Amino acid sequence: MESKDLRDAGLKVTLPRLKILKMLEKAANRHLSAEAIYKVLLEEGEEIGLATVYRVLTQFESAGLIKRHHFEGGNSVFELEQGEHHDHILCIKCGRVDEFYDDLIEERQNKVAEKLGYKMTDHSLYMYGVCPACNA
Amino acid sequence: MESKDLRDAGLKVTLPRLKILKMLEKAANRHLSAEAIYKVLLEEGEEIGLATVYRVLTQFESAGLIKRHHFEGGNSVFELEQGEHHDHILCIKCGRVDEFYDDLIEERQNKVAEKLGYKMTDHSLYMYGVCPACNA
DNA sequence: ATAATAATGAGAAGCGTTCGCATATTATGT
DNA sequence: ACATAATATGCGAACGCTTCTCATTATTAT
Repeated sequence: MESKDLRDAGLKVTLPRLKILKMLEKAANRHLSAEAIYKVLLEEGEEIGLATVYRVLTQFESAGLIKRHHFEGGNSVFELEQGEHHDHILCIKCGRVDEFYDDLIEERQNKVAEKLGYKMTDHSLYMYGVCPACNA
Repeated sequence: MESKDLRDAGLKVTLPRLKILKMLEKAANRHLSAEAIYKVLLEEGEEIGLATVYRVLTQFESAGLIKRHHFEGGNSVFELEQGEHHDHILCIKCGRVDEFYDDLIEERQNKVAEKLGYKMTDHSLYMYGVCPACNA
């Protein structure tokens, strides 16, 4: 039940927020831009402003409900936060996005940060290439 | 001699290009934004337009002379391409940028791409944290 | 229900970046 | 060196994404 998620996050339960949260939960594509969310809501006949979509997404991010990514050369995309951290690999031809997690990479990142004396707060690894389908 | 670098890259030798290339070679900070380059050139009394700086940087990038990075939340920065690939770790307090290279991380990235069937063309790893100086 | 509080939609504004065009600079052939 | 063709420049306007402003509307606490 989405209302509870919003209340737990300390956010008022409003129609735009419910709509956006639901869309992020049900989307076939896990990585949506603000623009994309806005367009779909319009098509579904909702009365919503683009500014609201951006505001709500930023609030969701602060509340830890979603994660924002800046993929190369594009705008920001958002995905539901569902527990475990993962990295991304993107197809430069068709835009497909795959997710992966590699223990060893994570471990080495921590080691590197430690060696350089940094207290790490965040990290992002994006890989770009041509996906299997686009190679054929 | 910078003129040769430009000619080798198939670019006409012009004053703006020479000035920008020299700045990238001599800058204390290896990572410069277009705006930063523009401002310094203005201060040095050069007659140059911001559009030219952007154009030239894009050309340099295409020619493989420099590399463009999109650090989180900021604008693009450029650094001279000097052979070996490396990754970056940034201080979120003071903006300091450190570079590192980790064989194992590179190797695992290739393995992951291979396993997912991608022909990798590029990858970027950025880490964010608080540097030693800002911890004190 | 009502009042107090916060969220919304619409459009304007912001920022970094790119474009269009008339002018100036560079490279080329003589 | 010189004229010519080709290309690059500076300027300001325009762009795309994102954030802000503010009057209106919805939500929550009383």
